[in-house]
Amino acid sequence: MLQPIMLYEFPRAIVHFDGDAFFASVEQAMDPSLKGKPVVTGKERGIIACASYEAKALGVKRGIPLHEAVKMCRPLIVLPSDYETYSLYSKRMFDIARRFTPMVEEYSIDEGFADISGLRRVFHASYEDIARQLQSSIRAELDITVSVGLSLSKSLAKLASKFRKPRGFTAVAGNHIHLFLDRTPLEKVWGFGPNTVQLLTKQGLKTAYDFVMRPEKWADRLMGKVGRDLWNELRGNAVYPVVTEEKSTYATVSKCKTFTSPSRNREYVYARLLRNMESAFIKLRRHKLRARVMGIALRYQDFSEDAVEAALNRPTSSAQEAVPLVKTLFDSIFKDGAEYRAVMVVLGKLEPDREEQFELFEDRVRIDKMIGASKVIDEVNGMYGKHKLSLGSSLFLNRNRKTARDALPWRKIDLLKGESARQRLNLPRLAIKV
DNA sequence: TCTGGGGTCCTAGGACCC
DNA sequence: TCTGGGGTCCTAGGACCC
Repeated sequence: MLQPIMLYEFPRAIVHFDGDAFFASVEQAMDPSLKGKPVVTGKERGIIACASYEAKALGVKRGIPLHEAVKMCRPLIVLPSDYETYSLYSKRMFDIARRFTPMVEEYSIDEGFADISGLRRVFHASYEDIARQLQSSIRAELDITVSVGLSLSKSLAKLASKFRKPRGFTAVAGNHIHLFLDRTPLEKVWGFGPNTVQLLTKQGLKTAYDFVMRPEKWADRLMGKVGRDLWNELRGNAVYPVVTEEKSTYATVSKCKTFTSPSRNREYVYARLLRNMESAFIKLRRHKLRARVMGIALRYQDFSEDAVEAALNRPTSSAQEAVPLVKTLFDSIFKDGAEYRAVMVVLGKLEPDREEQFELFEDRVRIDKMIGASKVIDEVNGMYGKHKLSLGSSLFLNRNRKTARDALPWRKIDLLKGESARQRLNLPRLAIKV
């Protein structure tokens, strides 16, 4: 016998909208000839980033290798991911939501929350009708579909939007929460990962309803703050706020890359690490940030990893400046004979990269050169492709390539103050040796 | 989901300071 | 010197999310 949890329908009204196969849908919206066909994105990585519902129906899922997907589904249309365009659609989707209320949270590129509490009078409509209008506006204007959930808290709204997909609409009013949670297995709950589900299962729980019927104190003892918050959220007592501020800056920037085949080769692993570091710094500069600390991790075949972290001499956005540190970190954890499958670089303690503040006794000339070098690297790579211009030591990676063009020797260049990238463009393959 | 890549938040415990 | 109580900051690591 289920016990009601709440009597009121909507003391608060939170909407969660979630793009249906977002990347693939955007591709289909831009090229209507793709509609109704199995489309996937992720060509550039060889792994499915997103599959259209037509492709999903044939068993194609996120994360599986392309060649496998092609086997499952013969006329599969494979496209490279076009994040610029997806971001544009994303922005327009949130703009539409903001026409209903300014209380909109951009949770990720393809999903968001809107707090429409108290807007029934304004729209002369029920909360359901308002949420449905939001859903149909997105469809009408962008030609993509979203699934929508409406309930009393973010956690409930998110569960609701997942309840029926694609193009689903699910409203869970307060007086129906108990019925809904009873049909919700633990692992569906936003915030219950594999570990928590295991823990709760051991306690004899099966559904979200079982969870909320335990006392709050019990959830708190077992899981601390997360448990307490989720307990309240699931009972329709909103504790997670809808966050309207745009997420302006990152806390960390990282770059991780699995090798095509595992390696024991010290030089190779180091070269991959260096290349990852460059990628991380490129991203850092794109966001006009600089880092105070850098960490690296080397992942072994069994997925365990060794990691170290250290402060940079001064906050920087220059990969060249970080080379000595990355070398030290690498030497401190690399084990001869061990087989590695991936390397990772994490830049942390990020801050805005405004006017550089120089401390006394710093080598101004050298620092200027490094900043200049970074600018040139970004410019050249912007025109010729990532890593065309890179640190000397990571060129080890190109030595194994077969083509004659790639076998060209790299050249050491010194950059002069004020020198532009274009003046250098006629050089074959550049490297900056530090 | 035997494992791709990029993130965030929370907590426990140590260092250090009155 | 081992004795009180209390606070802050930082770090490592776990867990989870898209």
